[in-house]
Amino acid sequence: MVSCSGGAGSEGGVSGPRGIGGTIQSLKKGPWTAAEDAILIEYVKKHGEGNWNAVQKNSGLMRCGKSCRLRWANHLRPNLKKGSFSPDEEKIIIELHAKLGNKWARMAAQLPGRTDNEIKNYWNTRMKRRQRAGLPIYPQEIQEKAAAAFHLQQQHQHHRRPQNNTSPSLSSLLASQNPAYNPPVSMFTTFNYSSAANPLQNQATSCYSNPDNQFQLYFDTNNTTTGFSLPLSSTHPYATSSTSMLNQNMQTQTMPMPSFKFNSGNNFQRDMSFSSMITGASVDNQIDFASGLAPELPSSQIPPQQATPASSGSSGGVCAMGNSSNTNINDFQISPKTTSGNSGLLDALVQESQKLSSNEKFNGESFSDVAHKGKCVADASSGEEEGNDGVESKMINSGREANADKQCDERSSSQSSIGMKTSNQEPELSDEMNSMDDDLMSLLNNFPLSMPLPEWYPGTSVDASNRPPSSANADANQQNASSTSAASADLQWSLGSCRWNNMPSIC
DNA sequence: AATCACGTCAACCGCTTAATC
DNA sequence: TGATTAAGCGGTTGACGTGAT
Repeated sequence: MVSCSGGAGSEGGVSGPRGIGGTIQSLKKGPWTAAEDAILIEYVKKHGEGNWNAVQKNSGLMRCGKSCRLRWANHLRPNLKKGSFSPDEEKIIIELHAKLGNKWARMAAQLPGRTDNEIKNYWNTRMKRRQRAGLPIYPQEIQEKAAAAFHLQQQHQHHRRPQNNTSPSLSSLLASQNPAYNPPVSMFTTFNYSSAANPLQNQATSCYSNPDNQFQLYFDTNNTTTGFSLPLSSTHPYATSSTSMLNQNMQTQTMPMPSFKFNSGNNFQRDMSFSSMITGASVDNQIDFASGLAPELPSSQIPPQQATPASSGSSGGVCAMGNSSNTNINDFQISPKTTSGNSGLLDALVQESQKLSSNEKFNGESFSDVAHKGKCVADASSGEEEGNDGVESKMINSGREANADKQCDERSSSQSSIGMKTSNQEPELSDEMNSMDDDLMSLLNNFPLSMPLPEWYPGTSVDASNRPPSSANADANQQNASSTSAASADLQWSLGSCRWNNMPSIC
């Protein structure tokens, strides 16, 4: 494969044929000149697009095919729009990003005349601006739209399919609000989980999630957007190591990550941040189950004490798996070999969980064991847990009541578990989710149950000041962004706990 | 006027995916 | 079916312009 990368050529400079013999020819790099543009345009006129590697041979242009293609695609091809984005375009970009994440090319396909590079640059600068201004990543408008549309559609579905526990895709919601927006496919999957945001209300909360896990939206049954923006994907801009903005955004704009709780019936409370699993956040080849957020920090932003997963867990982070015992969070330093991307993370998780499950400090009971032992274990759990702590009990009760209308077997169905599918999902999405189901089931089959609870977690003895900064910020932002502002900080922090059979889909 | 910080943009780079043999 | 090649994609970098100090 011909490659432009590496090797000679320097600093935007021109490096022509080298050596007298001319045996080594390096390609020019850096900005294109008008003359080069003209050559390329002429070439494309003659030969058409494609076969870019032939450009150099046939035209004498000292540019690699890759470079030619980029130049053509981004600057020379006809019908390119130049100039700043119109308000409509900006709106579409935001909506598309909410749906697709950093799929710039796919976004560009929805914006005629715009290139992926343009959109990417726009988004990144926009993110910087919003970060600096302390604004949410996605405007309130987008959230409200989705919430409103969700309400309508939910009502509609309730009449038509009262048993259907699924929610409309955000893309369809957005489309319903914006006729100009015509997404290629519905990319959202949905799930519901019992809300612990406000145990007093016992309201079911729905959550949107797109298959890339780039963000999620939470709604309670009053159609209040109770939470928003949950970057979960390693490919998401806010989850990239180089994009430092992610941290502030996550900390200031996001809800606490949803966690799911496992009740084994023997005094174990398993609560772990699903997002912390998904974000994976391989930094220094470590997965931090405990922090969720900290691993995404660029190294320069990671406080020394948070630089390692173990320590970050105790000092901050969204949520951590754990029980209510005094087990030290440091017991859960997990350092699998990872790859970027969810699947790699899952592999690593499975791998590591296998190790951990064989460790004698765990009781050896796996998630799936629990799952199979009692589908209704949460409902069946007795007061022995309630002595544990009030908050967690409330959370459990909240979920219990919120799901009172559902049967146990219904909740334990594949649809209500990880990778829940909707009946109208696109095949490709279903495939992805099937695959993810397998991965996750493998994970669950091997995952140890005995997890330490971070000190800041509600119900533990540590005061709220030890909670991660993100929670405080999220609380503050939550009050701005939703009508659930009355909820206490602790209660908000506990939002998202859900039972295993109602946990968020990852797909 | 010099310097710095910041924003914008174009291009590069490495990786993945698709197509072809 | 596997290897090779081409194309595409997304993250990152660096140059340049502009405004503030």
